[in-house]
Amino acid sequence: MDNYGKAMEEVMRGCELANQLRQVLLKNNELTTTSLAQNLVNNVINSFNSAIFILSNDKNIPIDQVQNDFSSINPVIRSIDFKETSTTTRGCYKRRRTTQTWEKVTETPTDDGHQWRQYGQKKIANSQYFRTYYRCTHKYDQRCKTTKQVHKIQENPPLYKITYYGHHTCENMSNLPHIIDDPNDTFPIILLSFNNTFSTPSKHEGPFLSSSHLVEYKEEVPSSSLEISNPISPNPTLDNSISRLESDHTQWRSQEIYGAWAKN
DNA sequence: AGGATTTGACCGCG
DNA sequence: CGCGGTCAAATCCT
Repeated sequence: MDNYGKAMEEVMRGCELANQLRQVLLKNNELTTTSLAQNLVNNVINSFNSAIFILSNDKNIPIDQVQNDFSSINPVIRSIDFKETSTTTRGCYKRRRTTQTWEKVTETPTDDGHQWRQYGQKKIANSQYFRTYYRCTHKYDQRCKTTKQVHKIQENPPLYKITYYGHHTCENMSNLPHIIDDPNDTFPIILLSFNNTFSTPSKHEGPFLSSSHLVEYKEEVPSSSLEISNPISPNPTLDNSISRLESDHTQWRSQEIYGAWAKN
């Protein structure tokens, strides 16, 4: 069996075990324990889904092969949307559904603790400045659908309105399970961290505490436990407070502010 | 070479 | 039909 086959076998086995664990947890009567454990299980399954997604993106592996290999495994795996990896015709996309948004106005748009990648810039009617569009760097590897828009609204002092769309469903690599590569073992050992991942969000994190798995699997988690495990209380209304962030402006520039569209 | 940015094209919606 | 949001090829950068 080649490495791809071995990797798939391992992912399949792990996913099956996670599903079995979830079934056990569903029979647990203690609501809080169940919800926390449930979310951990969902995180595990999410990781497997991501691994499969990455595998499917491997150029050496035909997408239909991956689809066939995984389609018979279990409902979670089957829920992967393989269409996301297939090529689409230019300009063919689904418009974003209405999601929660947050706005802030800042003099110094800065690093907000997440990695962004610019995907567009546009001149907006009735505005002399460009609006730039960013999506989460982990849009594809972790299927994080968060986007943000940065729109300069005045010069002297330069003021930017930043609009965030949706919650981050990605995690920093430092927060992902540790992978120990044991040369004596065929496969790396994945150590799952069972720390409480639902601690109070820091101020720096703002609206971006990862609630992803709760969102993705919310139909499987009791609403009461959602309240317990999700400490976010996002304010969907405008938060137009001007935040003056002592930031590394150089870093911001190099990361996010670039040229302009010729047209529009 | 691979990831990030630029920017013209394209699409959905009002 | 125009505007705004997104895509994706070309280009740039490290």
